[in-house]
Amino acid sequence: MVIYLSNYVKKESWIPKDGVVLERAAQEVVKYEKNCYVLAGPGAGKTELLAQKACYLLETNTSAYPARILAISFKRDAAKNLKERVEKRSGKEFANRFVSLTYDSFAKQIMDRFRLAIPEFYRPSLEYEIVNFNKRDVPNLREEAEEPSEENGWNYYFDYELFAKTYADERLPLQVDKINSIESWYKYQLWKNYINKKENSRLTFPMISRIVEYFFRSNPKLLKAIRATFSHVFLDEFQDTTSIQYDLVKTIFMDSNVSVTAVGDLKQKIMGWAGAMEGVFTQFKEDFNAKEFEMVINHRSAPNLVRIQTSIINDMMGGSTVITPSDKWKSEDEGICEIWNFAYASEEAKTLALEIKTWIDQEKLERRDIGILVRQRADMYCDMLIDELSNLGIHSRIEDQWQDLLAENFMKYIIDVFSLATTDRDPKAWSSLISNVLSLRGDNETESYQVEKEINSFIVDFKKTLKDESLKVTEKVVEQWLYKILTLIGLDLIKSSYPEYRKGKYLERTVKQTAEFLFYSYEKHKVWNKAIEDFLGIYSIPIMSIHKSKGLEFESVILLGLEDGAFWNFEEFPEDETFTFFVALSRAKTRMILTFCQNRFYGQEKTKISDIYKMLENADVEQINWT
DNA sequence: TTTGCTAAGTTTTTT
DNA sequence: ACTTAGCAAA
Repeated sequence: MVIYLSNYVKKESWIPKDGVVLERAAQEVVKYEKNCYVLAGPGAGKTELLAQKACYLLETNTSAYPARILAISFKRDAAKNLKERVEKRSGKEFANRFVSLTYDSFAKQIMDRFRLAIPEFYRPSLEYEIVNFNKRDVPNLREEAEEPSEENGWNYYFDYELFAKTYADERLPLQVDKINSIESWYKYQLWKNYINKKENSRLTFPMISRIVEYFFRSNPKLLKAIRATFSHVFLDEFQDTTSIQYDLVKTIFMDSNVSVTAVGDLKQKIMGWAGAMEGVFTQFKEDFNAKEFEMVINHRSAPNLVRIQTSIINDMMGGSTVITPSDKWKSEDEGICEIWNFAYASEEAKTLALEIKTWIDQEKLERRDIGILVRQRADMYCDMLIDELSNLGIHSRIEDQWQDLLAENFMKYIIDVFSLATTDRDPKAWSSLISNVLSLRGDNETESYQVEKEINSFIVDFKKTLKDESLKVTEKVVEQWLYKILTLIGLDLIKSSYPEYRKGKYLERTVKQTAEFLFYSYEKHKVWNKAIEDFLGIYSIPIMSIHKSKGLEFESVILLGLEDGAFWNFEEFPEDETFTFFVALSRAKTRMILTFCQNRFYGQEKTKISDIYKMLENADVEQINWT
């Protein structure tokens, strides 16, 4: 026991890991023991704060062994990223007690585990299908469901869109005695049919969250158990929490000994249209008696960009917030932000492509240091630019499909094996592969030598296979290789370790897509080491929607199309759209180019989004006319 | 097959 | 505000 205790650090002597410097508020949050929330703008280091707090709690045993810390994010890559940071900072031993999940996988795992304890009407079959339910599915539901009796005199028609948005808005159980409208009738029919009609239930993620919330509310024993499992809970991107997700968190953790820390940014609430809850921080403050903290340093952007962002923040939110850039910059003037006006899209594409070329050639920017952002339809907005870049020998790609695929949990094994088989020496890939495989297999040190031998001999063989020119490479062949790699690592182990691969055909589908993309890259280069780099996108400039860019940063950012046409929704949702613009603006470290083009698809104006241009003008952002 | 109209989608996550 | 899918008429 003495040995064990010596592993812990005293609270007062703990310092942030890896030389990270935390601002005052962040230091307080790390050590604050009760419920709290942190408001922090772009580049403040919200993820880093959570990672450091996790390290502190684990290393000082404030989260007392064997309690766990639960971190909930929206996206898988955010959850993965946070977990990896804690692993890197505190080591795998401590990080084992740090559980980082998305809302959906958290709820699903609980539902799967306690399925039999769920009240019968809401209990899904052992095998079930996860589906979406949107307005297009309402007619199908009406088809398969019982029709209400005509005597009710209800309107036959109702708002499908509203129905699809609100079917899971209320807590379970359904109020069976209050079925008094066509909507309530079909809501009941939806649950009844989706859970019980077919042999395998069909469930949506909102349904799963509702079931789990109901389950804990009606099971005091299991509620007590989960509250004893987790000492602390972190909630990331809290401004985008939906009411269903909030309800789940509230039922499980409110008025318990579990300490909840929520982080987010009101100015980055861009998911309102998808159900993000209005005023969620205020509600949380009330319900959880949470203390407010605010972070005021921007570690990302250069001083001049921070100045512009701050001016815009104060125009958007009212008030007079002061945000300070990090002290690593040499001068106050560092950082460029300009609006570039064009008459024609072809001109815009040519000019931008040439400019990007000088960034790469003269400033030695890597492809990945550049981000091209659009409000929507990256393919349409960027096709000319992609061509012009390609003419200059610069590859760019729309990241959407790659982003998801590369974040898959099995991908690290595949990439490491391919890297090792296509290079003479890659110690980094080797050590990460071995340590990942060992930890997957339960960290049995004595097995280590055996594992290394096994993997090495596979790679020697695989190297030969990849070099074999008589072999005709097809997509099918690549898929077989992928399965060979996964089998070497342990296919069953992968399936059981990552819950998303446990059921259904998800793993098969994803492996197939990986094969397709890898093959596509191979066809382009005909050499495997190039193909892998192409697959990873190392030599491609990333193009994506602003929404997808959230949480990312680039040295230079181009927002293509700051125009009425791209922000067509502005009049209806001026706040959300302005926040969306702000997210784009705040991705840049040193340079931000905003483009406007008079003739893109059709004539463009900046009148409907004039508020955005006014804010830029207030911040003294210059306009440059290229034509 | 072409045309012409209407309604839906544009921004997203999750297995 | 405009594109696109789907369907019916020509």
